[in-house]
Amino acid sequence: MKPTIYDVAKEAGVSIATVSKVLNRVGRISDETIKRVERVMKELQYQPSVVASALTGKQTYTIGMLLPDLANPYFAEVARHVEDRANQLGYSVIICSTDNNVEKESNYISLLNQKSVDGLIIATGIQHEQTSQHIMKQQIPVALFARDFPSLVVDAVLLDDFLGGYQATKHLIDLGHERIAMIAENEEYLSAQERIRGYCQAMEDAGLSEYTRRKTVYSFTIEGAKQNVIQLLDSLDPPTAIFTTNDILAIGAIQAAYECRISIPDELSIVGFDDTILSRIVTPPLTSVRQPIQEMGIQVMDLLVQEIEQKKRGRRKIVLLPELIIRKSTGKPTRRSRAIKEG
Amino acid sequence: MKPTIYDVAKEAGVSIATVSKVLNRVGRISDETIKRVERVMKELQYQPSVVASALTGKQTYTIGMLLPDLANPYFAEVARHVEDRANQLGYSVIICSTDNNVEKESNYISLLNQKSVDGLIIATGIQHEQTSQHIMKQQIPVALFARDFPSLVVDAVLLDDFLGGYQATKHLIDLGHERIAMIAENEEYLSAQERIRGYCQAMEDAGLSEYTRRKTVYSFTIEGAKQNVIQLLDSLDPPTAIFTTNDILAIGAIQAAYECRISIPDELSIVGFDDTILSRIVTPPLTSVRQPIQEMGIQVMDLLVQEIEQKKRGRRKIVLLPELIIRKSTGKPTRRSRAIKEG
DNA sequence: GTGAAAGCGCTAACAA
DNA sequence: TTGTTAGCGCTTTCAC
Repeated sequence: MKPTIYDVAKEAGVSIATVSKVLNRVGRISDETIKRVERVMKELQYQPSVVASALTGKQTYTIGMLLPDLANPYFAEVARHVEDRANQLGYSVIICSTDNNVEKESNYISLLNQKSVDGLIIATGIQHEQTSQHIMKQQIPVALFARDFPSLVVDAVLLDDFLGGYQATKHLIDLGHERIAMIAENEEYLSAQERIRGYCQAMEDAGLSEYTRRKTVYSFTIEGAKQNVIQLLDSLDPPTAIFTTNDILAIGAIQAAYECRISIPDELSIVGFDDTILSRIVTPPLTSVRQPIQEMGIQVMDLLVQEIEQKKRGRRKIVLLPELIIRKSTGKPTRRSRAIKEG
Repeated sequence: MKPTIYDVAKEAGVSIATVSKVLNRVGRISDETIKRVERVMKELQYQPSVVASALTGKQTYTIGMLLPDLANPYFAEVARHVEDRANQLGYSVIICSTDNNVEKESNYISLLNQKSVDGLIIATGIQHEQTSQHIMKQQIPVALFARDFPSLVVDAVLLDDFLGGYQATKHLIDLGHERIAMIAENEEYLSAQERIRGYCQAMEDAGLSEYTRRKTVYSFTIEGAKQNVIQLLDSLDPPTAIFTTNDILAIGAIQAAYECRISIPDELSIVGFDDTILSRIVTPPLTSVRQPIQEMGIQVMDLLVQEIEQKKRGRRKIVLLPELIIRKSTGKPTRRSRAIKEG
């Protein structure tokens, strides 16, 4: 059996109270006793049970993290950074992939509650009223990652998605593009909406909004985006550039271009969003709007831990700024690509 | 405060023992009482504390999973499938990225032990003697994922890596390639060694091993692989095909070809390994040796749970078979690519 | 400085 | 069929 606090106490010739005190560095214990107890703990390879300590009102030092799908490279990266920060702060994280499914969300929240996690990080997508109700009921600290549930009084770390959309589009406009189409993911996401808004604003500021009205498409998968882009490229006034609200859709656009034998960036420029590992892997490397994922992971974990340890409920919002990473998928529109219009 | 078993007992007019019994469906309780207790539990929204129940000798229904890096798409996918299966079986999983660092491994193992996890899944890379010692000390069920630590008496789910390497290389040989180079990751990994062995065997079986001796290169990163491939392509008898021991390295090879303006698969065929999401995303889509990751995740979790619940230590090995997924990155060698030799 | 003892929420004999 | 009670390993008053 694993040694308990009793074993240590007996071996060191003190009471368990004393052992507990040296363990937690509280109360006043003589240096001598501390030394002795610590030596015994080492000898016995004693590891205090966090289960037992949690039962007496202390924390479990475990948090839950809800996200749509861990297999998605973006969320994997998010999880990695959150985990790193958690580990630095002495916490472990239980990761839960919800597939944006209300029922799974609910089940996971109950489960995590039964396990007495100290807090929750929520990066799951759609705002389910039911889920947020469920969360409020459990009196557990929560921090939101890159989402805002207006109905919840909780801390959140956000990205300025509007700015990201604007930057991406502005970059294309500055290069000289005028026919800039957009492929967007699910409109329900607040962050997607903001990215779209950024795109629209940039187009409007440049007096180009007429084009956007006809060339905005929604897709959810690589394949969907690919098909949509093939159609776009096949239309009468095909775009010379495309802005997509995430890297996955951008990949679809790249594949479409490849299939149509349209070269990137010579005939078509593409800008993605999120700057996931995918953007560095595709050919050509993708220009993408970078989220400071690591920084966001640190911030969200810090917010949560502050809530947990200082027990102060918050509605703090931390908004971080995106950064456009320019790679090889964007360039000036060439005569050839412009020519398509007249052709 | 959250309701406890006492609240339920009081409200239902029974003892806590009775509540506990209906909770765990043990003993003989009248239907009537069961109904009443269950109604009260619902009314109070009672959730039994797994912390308390774990303290009385029951399980925590939480397992730990050690892997090198969650941000790596391959491991993210592995983690997702393991998590899914765990959830089905009533377990949660704490994911720990070790970066293949001995110290981190040790720390995580201690931590998980303090948290009384029911078991460990280890997918971390290098076989640290220290780590395995550490594991054996804690008397905790362990299952290995795609690794084998010969020094540990534990269950493992493995891939037939040798076969995978053989299949990939055979595919290239069957297409007519003779100058097939290999880019391998760290030789220390047993699985990498096996993949290499498969490649060598296939080359030997085809009487081609002379070439392999000169064209085997080791890289760890995309960039490293890229540089290595650029050199290979620049040599006197450049390969017409390349086998890489993982998809990441294959991506490096693709980028090298792109940079050297060598077209794939016309002038150069490439086969990757793992069939991660990356293989479907690059252009052209990558021919790759598929690991049945989902099946492996299910199996490893099942092995672990059997160990946990039936408390039987095992040394069972389950070996699953790889499958070559042929995409667009491989084709027959053309006259042009052959010509390079004479050129 | 140190220890005795109560209690955290639950389980599992053992009684009744 | 139901209840009493002694732990599980630890923390935390409160005495000494």
